[in-house]
Amino acid sequence: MSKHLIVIAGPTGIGKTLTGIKTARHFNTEIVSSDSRQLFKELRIGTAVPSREELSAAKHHFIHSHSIFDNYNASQYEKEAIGLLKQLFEKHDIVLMVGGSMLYIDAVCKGIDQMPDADPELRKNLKNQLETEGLENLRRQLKKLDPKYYSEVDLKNPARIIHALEISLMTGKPYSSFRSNPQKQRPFSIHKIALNCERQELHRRINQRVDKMVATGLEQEARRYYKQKHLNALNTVGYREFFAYFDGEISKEKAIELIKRNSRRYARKQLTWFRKDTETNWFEPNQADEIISFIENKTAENE
RNA sequence: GGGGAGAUACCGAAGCGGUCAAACGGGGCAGACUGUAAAUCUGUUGGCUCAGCCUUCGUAGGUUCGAAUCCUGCUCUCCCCA
Repeated sequence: MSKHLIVIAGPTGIGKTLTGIKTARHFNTEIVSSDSRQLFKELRIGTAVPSREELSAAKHHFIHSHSIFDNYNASQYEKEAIGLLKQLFEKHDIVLMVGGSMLYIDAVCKGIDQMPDADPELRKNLKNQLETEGLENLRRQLKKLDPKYYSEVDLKNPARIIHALEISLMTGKPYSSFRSNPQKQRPFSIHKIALNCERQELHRRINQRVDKMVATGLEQEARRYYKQKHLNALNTVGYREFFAYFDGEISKEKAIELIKRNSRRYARKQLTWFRKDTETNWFEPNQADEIISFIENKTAENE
């Protein structure tokens, strides 16, 4: 019997959780979340984690499984998720992966290259250099250390340049030498589904959900972690805007408005990513039945 | 009823005779992406048969070689006085 990973992706607020649960129940299987923020146990309202009822309706993994104080990243997720999937496939022929974190999904479906974690001190140092000496200075260093990558990167993107420098400096080898564009073979077949609907409707859902988050105490949740605002886990839509409000930079109304806007933009970015993946099969959020029969067909084909 | 200010592209807002399809901001749209990824960055935003052409700056006329810019009527909005 062959094994199948069903990926259910889509933009934020589209209804992945509900569709995932319905599907999981139908196939009597479990859900591996691919959401880079719902895995932090401290975060609840702003990340729209599944409710207690939803969690008990289907077994979920990678929900509230880690802490914002851990330094988590896509590579760790790859390792842990692949390990978990191995276990789950001992019990199930079909397993669901539900979530919208594009890079995390790709880490599992395609794999990412092995390289060291960035040293926090070094990163701080490089960020500092960016502030004081500017991007041009970092570019010059990269040109020297890794001319190949220098010729490929977006030279206006500090995050990319800093990361390449980190790896190059830490290992003494050019960053590009680690990049092999892997297509790792997995011991299961992968079927990708993405949810989408009319843009106007998506925006309506997103705005509405943000209002609900605010009504159920997002401000207090953000306040609780205000001191930890420098943590990467909290560089997250819904929290960063409230931090700016706490810092007195913007009004509360402005913060809420920005949360909505940034969520809309995030959704658009997700759609761009999923659209680029030609393996994506598109459905509407209310097409759970169609999705189920799609999965039945797909998994039967490979018997 | 009297006086004043104003109507600019999706929204806000510059422009005040040619170099204006119209600065700038917001919003939107599109794209890039392998360890920060809910991150970081880029492009685009009147229409088209697109290095050119066509229709736009409340509306109808007028002045001018030439108008978003000047003049007149009309409509609407805001403010002040009654």
